[in-house]
Amino acid sequence: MSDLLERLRGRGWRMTAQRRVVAEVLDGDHVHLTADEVHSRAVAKLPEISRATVYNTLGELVSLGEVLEVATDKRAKRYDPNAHSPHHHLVCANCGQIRDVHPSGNPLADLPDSERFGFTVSDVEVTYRGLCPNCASA
Amino acid sequence: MSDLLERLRGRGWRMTAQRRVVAEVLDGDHVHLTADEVHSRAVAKLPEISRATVYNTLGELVSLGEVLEVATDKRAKRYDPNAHSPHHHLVCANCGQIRDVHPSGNPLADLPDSERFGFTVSDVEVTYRGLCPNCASA
DNA sequence: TGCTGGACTTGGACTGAATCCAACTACCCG
DNA sequence: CGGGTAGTTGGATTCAGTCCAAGTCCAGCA
Repeated sequence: MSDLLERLRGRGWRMTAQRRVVAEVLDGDHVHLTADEVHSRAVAKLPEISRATVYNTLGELVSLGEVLEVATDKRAKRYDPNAHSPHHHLVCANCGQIRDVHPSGNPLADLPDSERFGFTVSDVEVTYRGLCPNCASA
Repeated sequence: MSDLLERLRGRGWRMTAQRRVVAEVLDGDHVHLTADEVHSRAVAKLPEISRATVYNTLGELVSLGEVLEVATDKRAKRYDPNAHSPHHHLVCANCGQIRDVHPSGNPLADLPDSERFGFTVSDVEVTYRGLCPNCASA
């Protein structure tokens, strides 16, 4: 939980109230929040925090690999605090909710060299789409 | 090629000059264009076509399943005319270029029921990320 | 403990993508 | 060929995200 804060301090971060709040919000629920949702939850704890700061902090967390950016095709990017256990996503095509899933195979291994076009492939991202029980029955 | 136009007519579309032009643009090169690129190519063939119409038409093509929407995490959505042969995407993290790839496994099969949370899963989308030869050497 | 340099934050303006909407146009059926 | 209606227009609007110059305040050092 606050090992996140530890890790950040260890990386030479200045620990400011704003950064702490953003980290807390992400650590809180394990849902996939949009930047704006992160912002409004952060505002609840620290009213003066600005949107720009939330974006900055999220960007920094992402480039430190502490948080994952998830771009489903919905409007806004979502942020996934669960960056340390590899997993993929199942998203509802209707309401946009996201769940973490852990499929069995390793898709990276399924991409033969002949299909790599000289790219250095470093990462795969798998998104399953469908309808959640709620939207399916509606 | 113009079986696309045929199919559309068959689905009860009014065939207008604008729609024809958008369909032609997509059918032309097999690259992954952004909506704006589609628009500017369309303008070259039919100067009065408006952005709104391009968006409308693309949206309709997508919901008919004739064209795929690809949301990498870059700025704009891209449209993939190659909707009838299942394939996945390899995207360069630096310059954003996209290539179609055909991995061997079937990731849908890799998702056990216990990981489906009651969703009716209808589709998988796999995105490989890395650097293209060009960006890797830079 | 108190100072100070530079990392952080602020908020408002700005950009780029996409959507909305009300007036207009033109396809297609009879 | 005339009318009803699907389709189009373009300008305004929304929405996510970025930029920037000015101000703030953290951390390391004396």
